[in-house]
Amino acid sequence: MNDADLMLPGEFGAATRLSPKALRLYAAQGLLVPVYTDPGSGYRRYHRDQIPLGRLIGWLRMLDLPLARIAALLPLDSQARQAELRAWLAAQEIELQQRRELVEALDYTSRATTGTPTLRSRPQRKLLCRERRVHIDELEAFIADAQEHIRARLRAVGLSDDGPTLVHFHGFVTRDSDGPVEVAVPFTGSVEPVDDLRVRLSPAGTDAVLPVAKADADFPMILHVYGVLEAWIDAHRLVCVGSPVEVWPGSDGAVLDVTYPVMPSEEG
Amino acid sequence: MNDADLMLPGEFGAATRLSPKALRLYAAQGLLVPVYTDPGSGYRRYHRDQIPLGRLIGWLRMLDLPLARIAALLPLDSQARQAELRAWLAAQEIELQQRRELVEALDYTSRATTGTPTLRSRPQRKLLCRERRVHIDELEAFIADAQEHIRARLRAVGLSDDGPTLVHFHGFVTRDSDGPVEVAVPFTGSVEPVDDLRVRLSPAGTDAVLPVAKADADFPMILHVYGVLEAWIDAHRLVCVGSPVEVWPGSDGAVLDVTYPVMPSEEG
DNA sequence: CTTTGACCTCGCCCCAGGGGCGTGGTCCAA
DNA sequence: TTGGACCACGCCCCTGGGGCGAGGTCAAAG
Repeated sequence: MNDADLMLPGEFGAATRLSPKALRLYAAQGLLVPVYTDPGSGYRRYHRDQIPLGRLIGWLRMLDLPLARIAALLPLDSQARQAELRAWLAAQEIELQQRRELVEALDYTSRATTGTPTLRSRPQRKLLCRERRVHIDELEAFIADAQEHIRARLRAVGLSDDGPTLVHFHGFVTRDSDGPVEVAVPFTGSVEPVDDLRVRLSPAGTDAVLPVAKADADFPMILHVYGVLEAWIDAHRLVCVGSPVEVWPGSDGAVLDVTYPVMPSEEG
Repeated sequence: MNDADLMLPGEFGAATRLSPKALRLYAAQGLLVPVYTDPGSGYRRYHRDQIPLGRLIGWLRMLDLPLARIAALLPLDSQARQAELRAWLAAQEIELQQRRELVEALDYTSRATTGTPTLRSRPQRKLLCRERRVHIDELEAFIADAQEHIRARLRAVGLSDDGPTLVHFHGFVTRDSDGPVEVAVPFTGSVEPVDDLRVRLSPAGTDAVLPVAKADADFPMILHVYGVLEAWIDAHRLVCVGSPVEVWPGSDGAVLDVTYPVMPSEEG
């Protein structure tokens, strides 16, 4: 290793267009480690052969890739790296498309017309439930699977279910936040809890209900449905006393009903 | 103002799906200020009527809009807000398109073929220059304008220019970083500096030169041209001794030449 | 009247990717 | 030997909160 092939961060940075500060960060992260560090002074020396790597990192940073992802990309050959980058671009495209849909959904005038909310009384019922934290892309599969599981269990003990499936959103599920989701089927009779299936009592009460048409049932339009229902609740001087529940299938041929347990506000 | 219309952050957060922590941040930023703050306990009270505003903020945050931009959007009516959002989406689209181009440019096999770098000696010359920091979208206009200005000045004092326009990139100009850019025209004779036009001497030396075809002349493909030239310099055991210069028009019918002042490395 | 539990406050540390600044050490040439 | 250029390190800053811990507040319940 010829000494003339070694460079200090300034020179190396001029060759790669990376600032000394950035170089120190990359060294600390293990992305681009200088070939030699003086134990006394701490001076770092980069080898001329590291220039292409530095340039590649700078290039990938221009794409706003996080350093961790860059680190995962570096060991790949250029074919595989290119494929990863294209996949990442495709993901960005999907995200942008979702943002477009969010903006469209935000526009009240362009939304599909949802029905009018109503109040509906809810009897005390026993529910057989499964609960889990899910991310938004697992939500549909989780609901279908849990529902099937629960109904199979009810059949196995000779009971019939007692109404449509309820999906409780204890936390909100959006693109970037998961939340505890509980799939429940009401039944009459007696069942022992088994595995991760729980039995619990749902108290009687009143729900604010809004049937949702198919066109509004998907994220992000569904958020707007929640908005309409919540606005209606507020406008009628009611207060939400629990988390929202989706009822599948909904009333009057709707694919689902969105419901909130409500009570009259103190001031009525 | 009825007391029953006032809520603590927990309740207000449940109605708007904003965390108490986020609410405190929005209050501190002035986005969503509680109607009343107890001077003793610091307890904040939100009014029921603030719920729609809170929901709107949450919605806009789902789009990943920065709080500062949200603050600017809130006073607008929904028409104007929607227009701003669409404009912002369009900007995102452009950014994504640029990323696509960056990825394509990164792919060596798909690039347009550039010529082969050569060495060219550069005589000592006098330059009439204008320098400024420019962002990438002002670059083209700045070059055209400065060039015209400089040549007009040379004509005004009865001198003829002495070669193509030189654009010195003292700092690198990318999408998100401006850099000092110097537009210079070589001339023979004597000119006094005027306004922001400076006269300086460019020393003799050697340049590594790469002619650039029209297809490669735009950002981000031009970055790849720089990459090729820099790699060639490294491979020939040369070192860059200054910042790059673009020569408009280039040699052999190229729209421009990219050049770097170079010297033989010590070890030769 | 006091306890309990839920809710609230504020403050600090953390995430990414550095920029900017200040202090002090290093290296090379004149 | 003394500049001047370069370097390392550490601290504070930006965004948008999450998480945690110490301690204050408030209501209902004992």
